[in-house]
Amino acid sequence: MSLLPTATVATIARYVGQQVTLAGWVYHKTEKGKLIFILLRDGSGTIQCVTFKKNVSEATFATAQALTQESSCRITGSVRADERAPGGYELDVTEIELIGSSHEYPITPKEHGVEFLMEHRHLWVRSAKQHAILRIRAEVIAAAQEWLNEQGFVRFDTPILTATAAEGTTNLFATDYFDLGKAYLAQTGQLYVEAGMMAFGRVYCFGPTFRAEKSKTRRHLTEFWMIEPEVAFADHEDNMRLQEQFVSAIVARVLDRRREDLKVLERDTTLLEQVIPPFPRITYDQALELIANHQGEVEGADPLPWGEDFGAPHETLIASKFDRPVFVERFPSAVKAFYMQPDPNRPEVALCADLLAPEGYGEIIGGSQRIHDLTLLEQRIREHGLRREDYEWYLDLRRYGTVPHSGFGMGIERVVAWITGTRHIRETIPFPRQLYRIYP
RNA sequence: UCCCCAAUAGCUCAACGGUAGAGCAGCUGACUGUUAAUCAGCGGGUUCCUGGUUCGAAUCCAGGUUGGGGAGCCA
Repeated sequence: MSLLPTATVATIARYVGQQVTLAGWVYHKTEKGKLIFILLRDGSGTIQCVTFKKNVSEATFATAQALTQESSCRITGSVRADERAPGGYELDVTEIELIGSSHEYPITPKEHGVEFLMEHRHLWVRSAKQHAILRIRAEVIAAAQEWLNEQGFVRFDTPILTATAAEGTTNLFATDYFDLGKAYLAQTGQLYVEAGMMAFGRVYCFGPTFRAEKSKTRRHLTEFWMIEPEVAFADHEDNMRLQEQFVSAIVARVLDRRREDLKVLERDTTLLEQVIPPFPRITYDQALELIANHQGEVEGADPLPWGEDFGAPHETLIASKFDRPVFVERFPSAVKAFYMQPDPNRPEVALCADLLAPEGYGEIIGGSQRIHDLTLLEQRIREHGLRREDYEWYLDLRRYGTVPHSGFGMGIERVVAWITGTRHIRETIPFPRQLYRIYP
């Protein structure tokens, strides 16, 4: 016997006047004597189920009375449009079957603190706002992959266990790898995806990446998901054009398909509607000037000497001057990764760009044109103090049919935080991994 | 690693040197249109830990633990 429902809340409008069976969990219940309102949550939405004592058996009414928050049940009744009901439709209940009881569900309709909610993350994901955020996360991921697929990109999965640090600088999680010594959890798929690019022309990798940085801010996780496209024969300008089209397409799809979720989150969508190409671009040098000219506007955004990288307050200040995501391009090579192509007219800066989200959500993309010349790449590996033997395979990519190429990495959680207006990144992934949290 | 803040009932908080309290949640009862219903009643405490000051400490002091916010680093 199947327990599957005959309808879902999301599609309930089709069933007006019909008898259906829904299956889900009790989100909320109000008793008024011989009348009981059950707000049923089935994953696709919530609907009010009205139980009148005279319409149901004694057993069903007793079941309705016994239902508690998050009890699971199957409810049968007829669908009716009613303007008094939240959502516009409600179910006139004829039968209720309790599946799983729920005693003293910890997350009540009242307020809770961050620590408590994080300890109960496995239950918190049932709550309306968390549900909306995670649905939009799923939409962002689907939109990103489908858009790239339509543009002729091939998904090319890169390893999570790696032998060396791809970028050499940040801290890595280490684990024992049999007789081969230490393995490290990947902090990027970048180097491997370049091998794929040489095979397929346009590729991307998508998966979790790991950074053992002791960062304790609302923009950081130790495990986060990144999508990294890489394109052969593409230069720095092509790269930025691709990024602005990519980001705009994702935002447009969320606005198109997840407007109800944005409403649940009370997200002001007017700024999102403006996210259309081209995005403003400023150089690192112009950004320094901007910072100097707006001294004191953002705490901590003090003027910097040429050659210093921005801090979070500087990014917030820069982004606040634009109504769309803004590219900051051509950073000093010294503060960027070893594989970035120098500007031919000005070798001390790299052909790279960071894309800063509006409203203080920080850097959502980092990208660059890559060095395609073997000799220059060898020199950079030396200058960065990296072990050449670890990069022989990567150097091979420059030995056998090298081409100018570019790519970028977009952090899914930061994009979701920005689109949903979620202040802290920990709510944009089902189970966040942070410096002081690995449970649940 | 550094700086700042917090910890009291299941949850959110109050009491700020003198008998530890409220709302919500739970339980009992009333109610045919509730949206975090309302009303009446009941149960619920190692005040994070260790030490100190004091006639007396949830309250003041020291150290620790746990958590939160931020910096650096980064997506």
